[in-house]
Amino acid sequence: MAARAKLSDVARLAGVSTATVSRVLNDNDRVAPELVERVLKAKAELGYRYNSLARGLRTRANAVVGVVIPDVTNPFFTDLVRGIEDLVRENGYLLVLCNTDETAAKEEAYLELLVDQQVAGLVIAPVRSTIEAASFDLAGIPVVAVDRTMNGVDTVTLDNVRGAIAVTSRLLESARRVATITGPLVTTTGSERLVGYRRALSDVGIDFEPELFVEADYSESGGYAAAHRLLALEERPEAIFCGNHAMALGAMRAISEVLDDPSEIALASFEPLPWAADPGGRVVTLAVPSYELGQRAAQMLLERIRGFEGPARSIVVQTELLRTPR
Amino acid sequence: MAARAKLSDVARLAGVSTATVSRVLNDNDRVAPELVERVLKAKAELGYRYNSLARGLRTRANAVVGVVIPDVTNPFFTDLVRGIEDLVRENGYLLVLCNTDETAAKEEAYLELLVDQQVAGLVIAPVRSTIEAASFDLAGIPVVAVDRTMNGVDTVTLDNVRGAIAVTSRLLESARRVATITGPLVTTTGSERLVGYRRALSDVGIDFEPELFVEADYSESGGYAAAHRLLALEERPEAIFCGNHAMALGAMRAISEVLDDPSEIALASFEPLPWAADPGGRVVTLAVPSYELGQRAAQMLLERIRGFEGPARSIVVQTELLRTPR
DNA sequence: TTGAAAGCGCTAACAT
DNA sequence: ATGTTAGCGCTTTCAA
Repeated sequence: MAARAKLSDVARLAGVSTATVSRVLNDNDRVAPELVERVLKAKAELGYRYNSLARGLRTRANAVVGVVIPDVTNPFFTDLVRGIEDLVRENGYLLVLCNTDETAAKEEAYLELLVDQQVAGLVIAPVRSTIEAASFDLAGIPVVAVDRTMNGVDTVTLDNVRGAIAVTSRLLESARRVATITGPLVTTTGSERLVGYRRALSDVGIDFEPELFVEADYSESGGYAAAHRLLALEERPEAIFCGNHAMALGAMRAISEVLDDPSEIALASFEPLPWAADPGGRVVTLAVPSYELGQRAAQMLLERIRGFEGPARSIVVQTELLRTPR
Repeated sequence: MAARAKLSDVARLAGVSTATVSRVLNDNDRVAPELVERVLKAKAELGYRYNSLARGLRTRANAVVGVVIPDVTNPFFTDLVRGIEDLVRENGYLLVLCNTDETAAKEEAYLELLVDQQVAGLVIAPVRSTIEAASFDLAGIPVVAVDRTMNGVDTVTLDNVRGAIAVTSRLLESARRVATITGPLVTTTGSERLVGYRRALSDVGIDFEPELFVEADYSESGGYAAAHRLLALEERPEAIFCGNHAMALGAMRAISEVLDDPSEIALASFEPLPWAADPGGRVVTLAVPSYELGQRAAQMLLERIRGFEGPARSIVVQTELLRTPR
């Protein structure tokens, strides 16, 4: 393991100054073709790789993009991250993935670490929508909020209200007593999907019944517990709309424990379910373009990193009803 | 967004030298308690946070640990990563997650980026077991291989042979024609699980039939295609042992397309399946302690980072049969 | 025990 | 067009 060659080694071997080498490597200014060649050759010969810490120290920006999401095990987020990753990597950035587990404390800790690392930018699906860019002193680091909004920064979100209306309305076609299990209402996805649910009810003249609404935490076990609560009601719901995929799976488990024929209760999920969990396609779900969401967010972030200074923009992406319960 | 305070700002405010501040912050040497207090106060007042790039440049090590895995969407790996993350974060390191998508080219690209970042250490589940630490010049960066082995570095793996024997033997209790869909044989998990499968067969005096073995790529679609191939055989298998969870789900989908009664073919998976995919618990699987695997790997890595120099160690973790087909 | 000063490897003025 | 040089913010000798 020979000591790693540095810029000055390349310069010496090529018989030029370090500045010239730096120029060649960053293809900024024009350098005489002959020198370019010599530098490139020396670089190859020494197997030179630049030290990104040194570069980052100098340029005050590390070629790293941070991604902060609440749950790496949720396919919605893994797809979304893939969307970010693909675009960001093409542009020479490394992606740092941080998992907040839906807890504010972890989120804060990660944000500090990322700022310490001088990351070039940040994509975040914040634990609480009330979080503000200024509040943790992002020190001029561009931020894009994805899936969940945040004040003062670019955002890419789903049209949660419309999506929830679509899903709930579908359930209402064959049921009257429709319950909902939402994510935390401090998240925009949680509260907006609840709004959609309520609007769908009122559209068909049904009153909102508090007992048919349970706030959970987007986890499988949360959905499971919430569903059990709904199933224990005097008058059982005929259908349950779950705010995400994990809670729908939890609800499914609870239902199959309580009912002999689980199909008696119609189920819906804002996010799609894996085929194996619902081979019959009975569960009403939305097609959510998570990969695209990630790409859009990455796109906006790259623009900011490159210096775009305009006011905060926001993109709302539509979903569409995916499966039809028969 | 005030400019970020730096070490010299803290030093000035505290009326000491930068060296003293540095000492206080790294609690290395002994500094007079009074000075310590002054420094800490100044630090708090300015909201000082160190610049890890500058520190890394100086100490030639970034407080970042890289984790390179083939598939972030696989629950086995996400749990494993959680095991690494928890331990590593407790020790002040940031975790960089890289997804190789089971392709050698991406893996190589990420490894270079990580080396450029001067990461303190690396945990990797390599795409090919033939990869060697030296081959990509890890420049003295500690490496631990997890799940899949690699030459010359610490490794933490599952006992793939025994696990595969256990699963296959269970299938053989009620079937004679047992097929297998393995992962890529260039991975140790792929080849070792195949070895276990063959050994279980020979243990009960059944010859290995090449047509009952298909090599796939650990993906859902790979398992799906492989299963279709097996189902198209003149003489269909009575059971299929899949090398991982995704392929088992794919196989399940294929089976349900071809057979009216999917339960005619017994299914097994090396990795456990989500409850929703197999509510009846019919699929034979192993409990794989992925979180623990991650913790062990992180443990070894931290030891190496702290300077442990001994020869490469290897830990083999046992699995156990999880569900019983009834 | 504390401070002064020399770099870590790179980029970006400023000269030439 | 190329080279010289001064830092980026930190840690770590070396002196005091």
